[in-house]
Amino acid sequence: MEPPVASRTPGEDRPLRKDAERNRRRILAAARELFAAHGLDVTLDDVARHAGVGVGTVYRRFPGKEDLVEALFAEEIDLLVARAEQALEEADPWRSFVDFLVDGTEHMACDQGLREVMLSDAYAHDRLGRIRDRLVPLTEAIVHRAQEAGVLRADFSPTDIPLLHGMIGSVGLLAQSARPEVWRRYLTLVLDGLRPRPGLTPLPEPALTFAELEQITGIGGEPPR
Amino acid sequence: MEPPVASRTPGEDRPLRKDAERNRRRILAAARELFAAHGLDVTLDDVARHAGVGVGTVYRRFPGKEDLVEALFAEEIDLLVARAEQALEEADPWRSFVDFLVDGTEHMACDQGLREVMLSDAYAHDRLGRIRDRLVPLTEAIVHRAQEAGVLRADFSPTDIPLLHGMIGSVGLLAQSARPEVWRRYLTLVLDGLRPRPGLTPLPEPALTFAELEQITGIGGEPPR
DNA sequence: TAGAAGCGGAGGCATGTCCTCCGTTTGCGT
DNA sequence: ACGCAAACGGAGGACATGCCTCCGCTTCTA
Repeated sequence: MEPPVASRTPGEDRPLRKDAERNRRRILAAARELFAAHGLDVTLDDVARHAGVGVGTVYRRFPGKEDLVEALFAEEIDLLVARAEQALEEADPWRSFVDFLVDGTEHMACDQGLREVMLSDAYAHDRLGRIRDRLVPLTEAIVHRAQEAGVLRADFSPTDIPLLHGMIGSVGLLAQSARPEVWRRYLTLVLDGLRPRPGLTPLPEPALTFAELEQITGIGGEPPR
Repeated sequence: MEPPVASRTPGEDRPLRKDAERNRRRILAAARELFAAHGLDVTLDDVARHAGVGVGTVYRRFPGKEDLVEALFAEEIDLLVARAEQALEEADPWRSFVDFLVDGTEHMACDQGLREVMLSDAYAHDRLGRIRDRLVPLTEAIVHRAQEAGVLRADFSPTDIPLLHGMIGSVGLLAQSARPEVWRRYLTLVLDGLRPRPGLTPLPEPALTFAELEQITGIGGEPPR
């Protein structure tokens, strides 16, 4: 009924053996935890130990750390995009905006690995870049809707969003050990600065252009040392 | 008139030879630049190369990186304290508060090394800790004065200051290559959220206690990996 | 001008990471 | 039940990197 195993195309993904699949999942789970807690510079040896498998097993499944990272964060970013779409469906433009900001910040605050992927230019290419691009139109839509409804200060720019994510998220990371949720305090502070009202200070610096934003998040940092 | 050179106490700091002193300054200058630009993990070999002297010279003058770091940042923090005192002399409480916030943020934004020293527990002890403590009363004074004058929201806490420094400073560091001054944009945003007015959102999380703050900045992080 | 102080940088030691290799174990089709 | 291919584990080799010493040579200074 099936062709003999030997005749399968090598590129074709035959199902893994049961134990192999189990280990693959363990590795991914361990990697997710470690990357989130310690950033991208954890060793594959660390991952193996934490997953309770041998190093060989890890290297057999994921030729390099790059593959592991990509596998993990592709799905992570998919999730972020989904949440953004969800926020856009919310009827109240301000609530939609807040949801989006909270959600992104939360990810950044809890996951050091994600922060590093977003900034590293080593992972800037591949589909990560393209997936990240799916976020841009959504961001613009959410921001513009809030501004047209008059609930968000007019000098705010869509490019401010990722910077705010990073900025407030950094507090989360910092205070993780003592008070994992304080970042919400600062997010609220910022949100109070975003509502339009008479007497707002004009912003002293123009927002980043998209080109500048790209320079920061990936392509175009200075060469190492 | 002077006792013969051989009889000098070893601990006594006799003046360095002219060339030696010149090199010492070069090393400090190079280290300041490199620490600011690349953080604390630059090599003493790097410092030597950048200063145009041999490694031996560096190690002779500063037994370990720790000494170099301490020498540099002790004076850096002195400067910060001086600026804080200066801010406190300003008549307008709000302007005093803003000056202080701007100043600290600026340092954090431009100097990656400073950020790391502030957080590292490796340098938490020694006098750095004590010097840092001189900042606490000043911070409290500035914050309370602004609140009593009714120009700063009442639920703000002195412990928020270092977190804001770090938070907004992180943007500066991030965007350094593209737009070194954007952090001012976000600082302004935050300041607009700090003025008291009807309709402020109550802050969802209590401020950090000083104990929690200490746990973050130094003593009490989790053990390495 | 002599001797002390300082200099430079090759290179040894230690650490840490990456990844391979091969003897052993495990799942699976027959 | 059996046998083989697939998968496993982890010791350890290759390599990179950082820290620091040591000693022959140079430069100050009295």
